[in-house]
Amino acid sequence: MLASPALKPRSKGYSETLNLPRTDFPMRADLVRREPERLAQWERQEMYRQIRASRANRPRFVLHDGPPFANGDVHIGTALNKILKDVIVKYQTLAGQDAPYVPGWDCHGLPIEFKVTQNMRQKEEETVDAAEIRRRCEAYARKYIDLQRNQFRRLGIFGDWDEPYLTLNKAYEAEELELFADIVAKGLVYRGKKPVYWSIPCRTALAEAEVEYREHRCQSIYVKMPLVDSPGMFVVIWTTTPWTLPANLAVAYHPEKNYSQVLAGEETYLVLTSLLDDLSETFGWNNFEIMKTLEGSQMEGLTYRHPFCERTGRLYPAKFVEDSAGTGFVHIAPGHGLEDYGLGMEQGLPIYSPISDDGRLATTGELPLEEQFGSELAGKSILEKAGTSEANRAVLELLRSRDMLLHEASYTHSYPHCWRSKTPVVFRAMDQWFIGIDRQGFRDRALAEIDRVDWIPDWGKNRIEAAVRSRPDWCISRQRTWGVPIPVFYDSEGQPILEVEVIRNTAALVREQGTNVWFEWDVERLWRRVRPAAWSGAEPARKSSDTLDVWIDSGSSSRAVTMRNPALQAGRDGEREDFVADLYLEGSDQHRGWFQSSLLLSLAGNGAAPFRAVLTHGFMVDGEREKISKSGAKGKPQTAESYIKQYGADVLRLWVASQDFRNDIVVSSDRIRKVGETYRAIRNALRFQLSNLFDYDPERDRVAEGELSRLDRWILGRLGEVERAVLEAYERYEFHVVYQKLSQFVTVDLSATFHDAVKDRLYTLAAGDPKRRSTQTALHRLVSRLSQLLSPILVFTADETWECLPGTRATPSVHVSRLEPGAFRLEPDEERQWQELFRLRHQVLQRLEEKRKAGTIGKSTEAAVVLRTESSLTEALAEWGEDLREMLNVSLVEFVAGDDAGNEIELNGRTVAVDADALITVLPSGDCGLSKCARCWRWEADVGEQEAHPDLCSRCVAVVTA
RNA sequence: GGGCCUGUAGCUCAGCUGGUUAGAGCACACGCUUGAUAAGCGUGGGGUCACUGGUUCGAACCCAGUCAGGCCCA
Repeated sequence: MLASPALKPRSKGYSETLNLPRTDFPMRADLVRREPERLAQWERQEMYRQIRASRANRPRFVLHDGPPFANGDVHIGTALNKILKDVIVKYQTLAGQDAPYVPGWDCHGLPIEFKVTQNMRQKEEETVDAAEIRRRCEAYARKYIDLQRNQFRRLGIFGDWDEPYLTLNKAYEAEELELFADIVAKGLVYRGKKPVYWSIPCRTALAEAEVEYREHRCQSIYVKMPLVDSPGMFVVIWTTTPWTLPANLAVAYHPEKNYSQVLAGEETYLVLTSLLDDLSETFGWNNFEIMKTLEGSQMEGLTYRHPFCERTGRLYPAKFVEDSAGTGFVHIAPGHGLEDYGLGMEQGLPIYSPISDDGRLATTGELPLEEQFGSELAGKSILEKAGTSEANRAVLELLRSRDMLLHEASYTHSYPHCWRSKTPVVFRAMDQWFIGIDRQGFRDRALAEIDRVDWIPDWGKNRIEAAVRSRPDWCISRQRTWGVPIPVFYDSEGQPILEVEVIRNTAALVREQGTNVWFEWDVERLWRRVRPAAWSGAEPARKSSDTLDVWIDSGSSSRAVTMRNPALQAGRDGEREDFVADLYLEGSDQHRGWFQSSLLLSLAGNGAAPFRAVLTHGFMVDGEREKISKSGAKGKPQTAESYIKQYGADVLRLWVASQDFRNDIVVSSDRIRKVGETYRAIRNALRFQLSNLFDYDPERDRVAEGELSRLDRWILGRLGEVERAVLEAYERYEFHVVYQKLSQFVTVDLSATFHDAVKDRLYTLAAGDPKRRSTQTALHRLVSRLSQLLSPILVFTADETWECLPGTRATPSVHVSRLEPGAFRLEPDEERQWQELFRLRHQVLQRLEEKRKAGTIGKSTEAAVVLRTESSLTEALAEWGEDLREMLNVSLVEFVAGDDAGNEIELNGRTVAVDADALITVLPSGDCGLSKCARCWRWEADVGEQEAHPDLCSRCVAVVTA
């Protein structure tokens, strides 16, 4: 049956007569090694400049970059953010827009200052002056900017890397101060005393964003407050911060809840009725008697003696008093808590905060000295070590000695901690600068602006709205060194000099010299320079040492960057407000961060939001869908670089694109590796297409659209559908849809179907055969279009593909190319026939597989297929001839009428049995009078008809002898 | 504790305003091929749509609650 090896025709000779694929486009991408080479090439070509030039006078699309903090390696989450931005910028460019990208860095702030001062402490350097600390901070920031810039570039992100915006640039700082002056001029800035989060080790007030909640074990105490007019009777308060008791000025009760007067032992106590059971157990009251029940309102006007200071306080009603914990009476220290502060302001109490900057108890001028605490407490530190502090111990000691401590226990709860020093923060009233959110209807105007912006996803609007609605006044001063100074002076009375003209003059000075001048020059010199010409107010005695909140820095970027950088200015449309960007794109945490600070500052300065649309992405979680910590406590830190070194930037970018980034994003090496499989599938398909275009010159060989073969029309029709879906997905920022559509098109339509069907004609027909050229025309269109559609994501591979395209191209890089609209569409009739074909094809493939399992055939060309026509559609397919044979990839397709009763038919002079019941009969090719052609490997009836070529079919003979 | 959001095959995603046995691709298994070959093709198995109730003739889709997770607050 089988020919012996000696007789087997030598196919080697014929393969040289075939148009076998060839290409320089390697199968193995070797991205890790080769991407940097392409990067260097782009560098030489000044690709970003070229792209911008190619889009001169086109409508602009401005994506304004949110500045990452200039500290550490690029985290995988930051890489995701930048990649998403780059995909958008590249897509907009592809669509023909001028889409500039100016990256930025946030340079000031506590983390850098903390590192720098920590280093100095470790080296036991003597106290260095502020200007020197700032110089070191700048050096530190610049070091990481360089580091991160290289890492971002390595990701294939195009942008103005030579001139990024830095919040430490002189011009930036000057604009920021100008904006500050505007806000001051509008009367939004005021000075006030307010409890702020205070970090003792860092000696600074902290922003809301700078505290993190952690479980904290503290001392929970119940304290007796003796009532003045009722000897032996006490209200009982509960606190977890004993050190705030010296600052106690009042006690709050709930006006609408009931209280019980309880006799236990010798003494009488007042507590909330609903908590009595719990409390009696806690206090170990075995025998107690409820004397009577009081309504909350009956507490009004009661006064108590401070448990250890020589003063009295009053009881006040407050709705915030809880009935689920505590005693129903709340210890109020207006200088040490937000609710306490609110009540204190309402009742006209002093905002008393007897704490020094270094966290020690210290008397103040707020109360007469004799009413304050004594020497037992003075100077005691409140900084906790191992769950307690000097001050807490001293307060407890004092309470015990006066028999005012009812009960003591330890208690664990979630408590704010300093994000850097990880120590519990304290609430402390201080003089600070604020932006009054409710001044001049500012909050309402902000809410109105929020309504005008397009928030994507739409629930983002709920978030920022809630954040703006509920936010307190913005504390904008920091007692830090590494930041933009607040240009304020103080006179000899300590009264602040906050003057718009002074601020503007300072801004002008900063534009020349940078902000370090504020720290380097003494008061006299500074004042000489910035003093308003017609100054008649008090002369300054000292300059402010406060800096602006870093959220003012980054939040000023629409003013300092979008509005000032000519590259980001309005395009031809001229309707764009010069400070409004088309898009901001950051993680969803920025609803309370940068989006909000940018919105508020732009509104204050320019009267409108700085963005038209705001897109947010979720956060990275690990394989168990739990958050991954930036410090890498749970394994090694997740740096972008570690993934690039393993997979290359294109695979990482493809992975980013594959994720629905609006939700949490699960990152694991394994998942990225899996996306690498998809990458290979795409790459191989591109390679197949390129390799079959080795002898194709589009100018010479292109086949007109109307002359394309049926298969080619079909695949271009599919390409058109996919292209429309892909472009729509890009427009909607749904890159995972782009990924799905393109990867499935590549695997299903191209690799498994089209490429497979078209091999025979590509390889075996004469090079210039119109049918072959038709398919090459389709392949050329496919590969160039795919290269473009992929280019926002696979930046390196798409460009490499573009380079390998035959023929001269208008543009040297896919990234400069423009996607011309105009996708091919099939006629409805044609479309229906194709649907029918695929239905039929699937059934045929199932039958073939059965035969294969039975060992009757191997590859499908070893089979012939007999089909019964069952409908007009199948009949239409009968007209397809060679096209149908190629799509089924069998050696022969024969149709018999559906009602043909016979179950035997003639094929090439052989009688073969046809399954009477089935629509499809599969037969081995050899049984149907066919033999295998040594050149094209198809089974044909006419093999050997030409004597000169006994092992060839006549089709091949014609090609070989041509 | 509050606000916002998420939970569909091992993985990544579809599933339109509730309507026949929940769909793709990848991965997996088993074959085929060796002229895309550190490739390619075929067939196949795999989901009580987080869980529990409810509304409805009918729910992955609507409602309530629970659980798990995320972001932001307290």
